Amino acid sequence: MATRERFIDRAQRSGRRIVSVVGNELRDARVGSGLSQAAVGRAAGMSHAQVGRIERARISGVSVDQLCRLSAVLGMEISVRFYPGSDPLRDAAHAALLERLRGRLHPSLGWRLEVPLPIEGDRRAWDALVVGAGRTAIEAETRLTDAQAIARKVSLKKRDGRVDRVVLLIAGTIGNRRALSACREGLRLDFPLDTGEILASLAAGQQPRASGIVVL
DNA sequence: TGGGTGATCGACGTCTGTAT
DNA sequence: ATACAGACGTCGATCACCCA
Repeated sequence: MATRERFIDRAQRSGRRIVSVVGNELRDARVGSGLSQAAVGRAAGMSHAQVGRIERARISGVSVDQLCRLSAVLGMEISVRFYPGSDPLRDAAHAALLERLRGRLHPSLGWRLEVPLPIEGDRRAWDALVVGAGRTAIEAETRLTDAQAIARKVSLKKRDGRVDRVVLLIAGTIGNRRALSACREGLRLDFPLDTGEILASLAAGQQPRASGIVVL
């Protein structure tokens, strides 16, 4: 029987992949610089054997400190950032928010949850997809802390996600409404439509004519 | 073809952190 | 205090590649 992949398994697999990629990049940089493992190891304060292990990803827990030292020796800088994944642990409020929107859809429109972006290796996914005459991606937020940042993230996903339009679905809490009103006009270019027009289109079985923001 | 160089691998010892 | 595991360094053997 097929079992669902655990978060920890996926994270470990991701870790191995990253270590492998970093090792390859270090090797390319070192070879490109004409340096031996021993020379790089001496400069970085580790043995040539350790340099080789890191390059070949033979170390399960290579430290950021070691990577920084190696990259510095090779005249590079290493940068680590966190990005939203495709399958986070969702809370009940998030699911309920999506369900509220789904309840406003005309029966003729299709509804799919957790739709991955159509890019090999890209872990991002749309929270939901409304399928009818075209594809409308739904990105739900229960708590609006930085609307501009969320809008930027969604715009990037729209660029890569091959959808016709995106609806940013925001829970209608007092705090969210206040946060949104402070920056709504700044988001107007990328998300021109508001709640009323979008809900009216979806209830009529039509896709919205453009991207927009729904507060529900 | 032989020597030099670099990379890889395995064995072994040391050090450090953790569990009991 | 002791045992254990993991990370790391050292050493030697081996292999591949380059060059005179």
